[in-house]
Amino acid sequence: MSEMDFCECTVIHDDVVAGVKKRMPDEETMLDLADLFKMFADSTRIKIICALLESEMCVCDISALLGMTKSSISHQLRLLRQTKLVKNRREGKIVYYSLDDEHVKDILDRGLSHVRE
Amino acid sequence: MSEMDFCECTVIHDDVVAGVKKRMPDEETMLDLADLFKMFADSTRIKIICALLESEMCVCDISALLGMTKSSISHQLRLLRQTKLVKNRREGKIVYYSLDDEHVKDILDRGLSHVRE
DNA sequence: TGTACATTTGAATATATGTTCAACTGATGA
DNA sequence: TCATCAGTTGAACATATATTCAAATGTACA
Repeated sequence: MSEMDFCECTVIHDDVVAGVKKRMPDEETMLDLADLFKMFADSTRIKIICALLESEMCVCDISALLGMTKSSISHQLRLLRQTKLVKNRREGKIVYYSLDDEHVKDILDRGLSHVRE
Repeated sequence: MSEMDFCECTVIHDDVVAGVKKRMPDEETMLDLADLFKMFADSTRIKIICALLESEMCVCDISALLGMTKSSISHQLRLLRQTKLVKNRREGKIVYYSLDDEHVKDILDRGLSHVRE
């Protein structure tokens, strides 16, 4: 911020400013929110989520289904796990992934409504 | 894709694969969807959207409200406009921005529900 | 016409991100 | 024990992205 520009136009009123500051989530929540939406901001990850909406799957299956390397899928699954959107369980050699959030489908559907207009 | 790995584990059944392929949006829709969510994947843009949820505002006001340069706000508004999330109208020197989509608040709220758990 | 202000724009910069590759871990079973 | 397969990991690479800066528009008004 080299520029300190409180303008003179000041269209908005004090109550509007107060309203925004009251309803605007705090900085940390903002960053968390951005991190969450980042998970939906890549088509590979959306495809993975779409696949898991259908059924629990192993890395191998997702990889074959999307026609991508197991490595890249694994990297993306790690991110999805960190954001608590998917969970996994191991059964012998195989690691099963599944969705870990009720809101995922909702968020995706809202996005689709916008895109399909 | 140097690796062509249809695995032997093949946990999922044919009907699952069929279901995914049936319900999975096509490639172009996927990219549009990712582009939409990219707009929510940055805290500056989320703040702008939050501000506009309260009221129509000019660039100057948003800039002052968020404590960021008019230039950076303008760049972000351009992206939001391209994705049809905001619209603008000019009145003399001043350009007013407002939300241009009913789903914006919904998407944001779903995201908040996830983050606040 | 000239100044002031609101906004936009493009280039430059630093940083973040997705995929690949090669090497690794961990479990199975011959 | 050794080979094999599922999955993970970290470094390297190319690409995308956010902000800054300086310069350019466009409008109002003296």
